[in-house]
Parts: sequence; structure tokens; C-alpha cells
Amino acid sequence: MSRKPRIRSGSGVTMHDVARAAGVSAITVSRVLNQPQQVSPQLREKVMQAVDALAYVPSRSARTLASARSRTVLVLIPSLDNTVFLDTLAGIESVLDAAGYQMLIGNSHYDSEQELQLLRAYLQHQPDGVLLTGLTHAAPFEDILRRRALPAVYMMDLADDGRCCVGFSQENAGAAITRHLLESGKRRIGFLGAQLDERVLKRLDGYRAALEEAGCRDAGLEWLDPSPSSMRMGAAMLEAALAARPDCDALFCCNDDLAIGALARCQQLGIAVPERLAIAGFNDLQPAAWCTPSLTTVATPRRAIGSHAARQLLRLIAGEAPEAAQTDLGFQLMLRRSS
Amino acid sequence: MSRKPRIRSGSGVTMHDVARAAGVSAITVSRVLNQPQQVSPQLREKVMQAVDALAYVPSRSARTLASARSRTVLVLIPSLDNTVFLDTLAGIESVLDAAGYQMLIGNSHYDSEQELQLLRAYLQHQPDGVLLTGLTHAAPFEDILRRRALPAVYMMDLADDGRCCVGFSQENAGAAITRHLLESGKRRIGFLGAQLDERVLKRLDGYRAALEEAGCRDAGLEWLDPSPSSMRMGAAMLEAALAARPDCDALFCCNDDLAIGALARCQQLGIAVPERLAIAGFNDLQPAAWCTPSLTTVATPRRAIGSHAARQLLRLIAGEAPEAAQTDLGFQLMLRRSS
DNA sequence: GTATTTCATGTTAGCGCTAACATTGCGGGT
DNA sequence: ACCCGCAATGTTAGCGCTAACATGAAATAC
Repeated sequence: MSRKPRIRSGSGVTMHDVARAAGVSAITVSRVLNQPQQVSPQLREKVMQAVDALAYVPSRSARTLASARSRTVLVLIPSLDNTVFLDTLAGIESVLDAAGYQMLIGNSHYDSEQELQLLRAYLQHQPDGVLLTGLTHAAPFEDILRRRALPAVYMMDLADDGRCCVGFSQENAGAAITRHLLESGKRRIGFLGAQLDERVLKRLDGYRAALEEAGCRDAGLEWLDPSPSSMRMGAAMLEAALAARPDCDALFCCNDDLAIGALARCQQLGIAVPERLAIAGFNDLQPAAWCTPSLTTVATPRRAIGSHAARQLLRLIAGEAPEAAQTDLGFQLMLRRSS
Repeated sequence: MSRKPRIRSGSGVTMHDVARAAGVSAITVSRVLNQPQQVSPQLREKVMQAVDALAYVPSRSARTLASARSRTVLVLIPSLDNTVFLDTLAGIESVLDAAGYQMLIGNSHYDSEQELQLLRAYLQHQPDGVLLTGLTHAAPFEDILRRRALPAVYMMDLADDGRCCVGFSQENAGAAITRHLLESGKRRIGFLGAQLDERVLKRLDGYRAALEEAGCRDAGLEWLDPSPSSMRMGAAMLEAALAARPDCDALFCCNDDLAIGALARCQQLGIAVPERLAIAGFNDLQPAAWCTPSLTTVATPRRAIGSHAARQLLRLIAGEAPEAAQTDLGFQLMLRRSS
């Protein structure tokens, strides 16, 4: 009694089929595809012809299973609704793609518990490394990384605790834009914050430090809301802020979405920007340069963070040391009409 | 002579370890994880305890290899720089995630040749299905899908050739917004187009049809540029258009980026919008409602397209018929101040 | 001229999981 | 008492690939 044959996966052409067609053994085909320099040119040629003729596609799962290397990297980001992370992904993709690595994208929705679930789920793919957004993660998270000796690179911020970080100082950036507002003569500078993820809170810290330094700190000028940021929310927060504190003469918004919404509402209400109220945003998204008046903001090297982090991770995966534990890619003030 | 042991992948805990710890056979563990109703509650309980105790994570590659099902879906999009596709991805993710499927994202950079390469590369993962953007793809592309009997759903547009499509009529949408401009009294309506992917060209067809219908078609009012669209480009195209045809009294921009750039430049040049020149965009991105003046545009159901397409694909993968060959999710004119 | 190294290729034995079939035990019909 | 059917669990044999070792031939050394 012969059993039912199993369903063949994929196109059904296996490495052995190619080997037979080329008159060699399977391992030779494997080597032609993975370490071509180990195979003589003639055989290499013959094998490649067979590969093309049969339209052979190697099976990634078989390879992962046999070699214990998946050539896959897990990327965990907090949101898919934010251009910031898109740009970062684009940078990551460009590097991984070129290295033959694939990326698995997990969206944690700004929730560290969900992030932990994602890590657990994606571990099934045996990723060779992980790219993370931000420095703070659920407690078991780092445990898992350690226990599995999974290389990880942290993006967007800096830390000097030995973890490999690629980003810039959120705190310094927040302080720098606040100082710019101070220098332009404003004294009652408010802060609009939404989402309140760790990066926003660090920008807030920077804002506070700069005001402290200038003796202008006023806790009544901070408006914080944990719900997701949007232009609509920026408009609403602006109204609430001015209603509560009509003396406020400048606003640092924790990101451009809020700032653009606030700016638009000022236009509608006839509030002169920047004379009566200066406004600054964060990230330098595309509309910042094109709204009316154009928005002063902080340009962040998102794409570079992604590509650099990916390169560092590939080094770690290969067992090399990273170029540096932390890489500070800086930020740039974009001074425009709104301040 | 005993060989060197192989490097264990992942944490090294396998299904057999769990089976031993629970005092059952490996297949029982497999069933507890995949078809729990086939296992008695007591055993199920015992196995789950062992799974937790050992922090067992099943190997996706082993499962894929043994079962010839990867529970992975390939998503091919033309760009990672465009919010439109992000929103679509978010919709897809929500459905696939809930169904235990993982998505692989390929970015074709608006290039059908590169799209074909991506398909070839990602076939190594033996995806169970493919989600595609648009209807036109490189010739060998559809061949590969057919030869492998890979279920596919086409997003963003409609076709009545039997392919499973989820989207809306780009052409009708282009015609509808053009008719709105006609109804508001404009007669020399221009078209600004960038990127010139198939969707832009269909919107252009709709625009032409509507003008033809009204007897207002004027080929000298079309400005097309194949480079990627951006606000900067919208501003530049606006200037070029008005220089060439100062009599132009309305502009339909193929997307909101162009429109917002054009709008901003009008503000700078003191051109009255909509009196002297009406402007309409496409997609209803967030800034459209918040720029000055607010932008008339076409709202597109991007997230719904993603989630609906993912649901259809899951049906196809399960061997069921799709609810309908095409699903028209429509569009909505957002009439605002710029027209 | 033999010992030693190198290089190119092959053989074998899994990687961790699940499909297919096999076995066991139990309740119910007659 | 017997047989049947069904439910719960087990055994076996791969899925397609590559690590490790083996082999044989050519190149090099002394």
C-alpha cells in the first residue's frame, strides 16, 4: 500500500530536481546559490542553466530550518499612521534589501504590551535581529532578547547604557526649539503634547529645561493629552490653551500634525502668527514648509536613522562590533514664518 | 565518532521537548496548538502547562515546510512614501493579524520590473496569496501567479475581466470632481499630473471625458510630469501652468500633494482661490482639511480597501469563492473652500 | 618519489514540524 | 456475546534544505 503523496509546496521544483537536470548533486546546487566561489565555473554555469530552465525558486523555510538562519529582521514600530515611521522603514528597507535580508514589520500601536505580543508572535519566524523604536519596552521584552541572544538596535533616541542606539537627543531637540522661541523674544511659551509616548515626554523635558534655564517656566502652560495626535486635535488644543491662558505668546507643539492644526485654527480665528502667537512643530513633515504661514519645526533624520540602524544590526548579526554603541545623527532647526 | 551537534535555532525548545515534559507524543502537542478541539481537555491543559513552562515557540519554517502552508501573504505596493498606501496597509494588517496571517511587504517603487523581481524574491517564502496595487503588471507577473495557482486580489481599481478587485473607479472619480468644477462655473479647467501611474492616467481619462461631455476639452490645459509628486512639484507646476495659460480658471491636481503645493504657491503669489483659480485635489489626506483655504478633494476609502481586499484574499486562500469578483467601495467628493 | 595540502564535489544525517495512516478503547446496537 | 463506529492518541515518514564529514584528484612541498 503506497501512501497518498503529500501536497508539494510552491511550484514543486526542488533543489534535487535542479541537481538531476544539471547532472550534479543537490549540495552543489546549494553551493552555486550560496557560495558560488566554491564551485568551478563550468558547473556553476550548468547549474544556473538548470535553475533558469526549471524556474526553480528555493524554499526559504527549508533553508531556515536547515541552517538556523532566517535572514529576516523584525522591525517593531509604534504606528503605521505616521510618516515619521514610514520614512524610517524606507531607510531600513533600502539597506536590508541590498543585503538579501527581508523585514517583518510589526505595528505595536504605541502599546508596549502589544509590542511584547508581537515579539512573541514574530519569534516564530526566528528573526536574526530586531530593530526597535524607542528605549523603553515591557519588562519581559528585553529578557527575551537577552535569553535568545537576539541582536537589537534601538532607533530614534540615545542611551549610554551599552545598548546599540541610532537616533538623536529628543531632549536636546526640544530644548533647542524652545530656546529659539525664547530668543525671538517670547516669554510665555506653552507646550502642546499628544500621544505622550516616550519621545514626546523627552521633548517636554527639553522644553522644561530650556525654560527653567531662562527663568520662564510656567507649569500652567503645558497641555497634555494621551490620545493620538492629529491636525484636528491640534486645532482643539489650541482653542483650549488660549481660552485658559490668553497671555500665552508662543506654542511648541510636540509634532507637526498638532502644529499645523493649531496654525490653521489661528488663521480661522484671526490670530496673528507669529506676532500674537508664535508656533513651532517637530519633525519637518512635508506640509510644514507649505502651510500658511510656513511652520518653524525641527527636521529629524528619519530615513538616515533607519538605514544606519539597519547597517548596525547587520554588523551585530554578523558577530562584528557596531561602529559605535550610540550614533547621534542630530537634528536641524527649520526656522520659518510661524516664529 | 560523533559529529559536532548542529546549532539549534531559536531558543532550542522543540515540540518534542514539550511532548516529553507533558508525557505525550509530539503530534498531540501539534494538535493542541493547531486543532485543540481534537484533544481532550485534560491533555490540552497538561500540554499548555508544558508550553508555558518551557516558553516554547513553534518554528514557523518547520511548520511551513511540513504543511506546505505559510500563513503568509505578500503585499506589493508602489511606494512607502505615500500615506495612501500606508492607510491601505493598516487596513490589511488589521484583518490578517486577526486571522493569524503575517504580511510581507514589498515596495516596487512604481516600477513594474522591480515588482516582478520582488515577486520572484518573495516567492521563496511560499506566500499563500498576494495583494496587488493596480491592475497592470509586467507580463510574466500574471503568468507566475497562474502557474502557481496563487490567489491574488487587486486593490485600488476595478476591472471586469474576472480578477478579484477591491477599489473604486478612478475614472469616475476623476470625472466627478471635474464635473463639480464645471458646475461651479469654471470652463478652462486644467489638469496637473505627476508620477503618471495607472491611477493618475485613469483620473486623467475621467477628467477628459467630463470636459468632452461639456464641450470644454482643451488639450493645452494638461500638464503631465512623470517624476514623483510632492508639494514642491505642485508649486512648480502651478507656476508653469499659469505662465503658459493665464486664462486657466481651475485646476484638478491628480493628488493632494500637488494640490497643496499649488495652493500654497497661489497664496504666495496673491492669486485668489477659488475666485481667480479653483483648485481640487485627490485622496483627502489629512492636511487637505487644514490648509488655507481648505482643499476640495476626493475622499478615497483606502483603509476599507485594504481590509476588504485582505478578507477577500483569505476567502480565496481557503478555497471559497469571493463575495464578488469586483467590489466597488466608492469615493466621496469633499467640497471645501478651494473651489 | 612520497607526504602533505588544497580544491572541488559527494554522502549522510538531520533541522522541527505535520499528513497520512495505525492503533487503542469505549459505548451502543443487536 | 459480538461487531461496528467513532473519538482520542500514537507511529512513521517525509517536507526541502544545508552542516559536517568524506572522498578523490590535482597541486605543492621536501
